[in-house]
Amino acid sequence: MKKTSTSLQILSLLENCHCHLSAAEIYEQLRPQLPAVAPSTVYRILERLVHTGQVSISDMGGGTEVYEIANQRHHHLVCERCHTVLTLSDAEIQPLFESLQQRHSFVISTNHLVLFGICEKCRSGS
Amino acid sequence: MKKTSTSLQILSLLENCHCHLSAAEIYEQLRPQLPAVAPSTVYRILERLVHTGQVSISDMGGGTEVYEIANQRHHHLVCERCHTVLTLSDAEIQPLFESLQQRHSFVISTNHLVLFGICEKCRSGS
DNA sequence: CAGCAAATTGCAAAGACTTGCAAATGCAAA
DNA sequence: TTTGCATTTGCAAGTCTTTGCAATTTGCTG
Repeated sequence: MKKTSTSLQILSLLENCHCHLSAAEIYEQLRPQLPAVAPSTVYRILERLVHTGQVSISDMGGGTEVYEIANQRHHHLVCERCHTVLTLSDAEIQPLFESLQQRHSFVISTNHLVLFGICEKCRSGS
Repeated sequence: MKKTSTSLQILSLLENCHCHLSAAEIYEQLRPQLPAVAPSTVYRILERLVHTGQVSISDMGGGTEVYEIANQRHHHLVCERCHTVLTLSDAEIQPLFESLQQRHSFVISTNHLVLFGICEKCRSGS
């Protein structure tokens, strides 16, 4: 993969953000520095970064996909009612993945699992 | 939820199919019987069926979401290379969900997990 | 079975990506 | 440094899906 200024900026944007950003948000944050960049370019760079494993893409229930730097494997529980996001360490999921991999001779590449449900606050509150 | 002829037909279509169908495929299969139905109606009915738990929606890696009747809880392993789909019984996943629910006081509603990776054949073949 | 409120639908427009293609750019060999 | 080619980009057009809104249909109630 070539190092173009646009892809480097997107990567550093994600590295510094430590949060989930949508393609549209990334595009907006990029415009001040790179006014001429096209939305399709942003989508394509993100696609490439996902493909090379530098960035993870996931549907967090917000209606559009969000991107995040892929440095530390982790997973999430997302409340469907209040949209609170709990973060799970990889250690909580890894044992399951191991056993599935062995049982089915399958190498799992999913590295950012998102599970939906209802958090404690919403459950007791309603 | 009201029982309209269109929603009943979509439900019976999914019941008889026992497979994953995209919204576009459902729309196409519906047209011979209901020529006047609008695509937006199909999307909205599917959304409702998902919301009421009668149908599950998932991204199986095919580029568009697919729908399936939600009668028996199960999960999938999808090969990213050859797109083979392995089916997992709920029993293989349920213990993890239980422990996550207890540990985080969170009720998981995700009922159709899809994990991506590489199947045995593709791994040995390449 | 008539009257109604709420749910559902069609249509058209908007939104979120995706794709084809020619021009521009990055990288490496000369 | 220059050249050559594969990769990347912008643009415009194309998909797939969602949404606003007015018209229609459905399931009560009386």
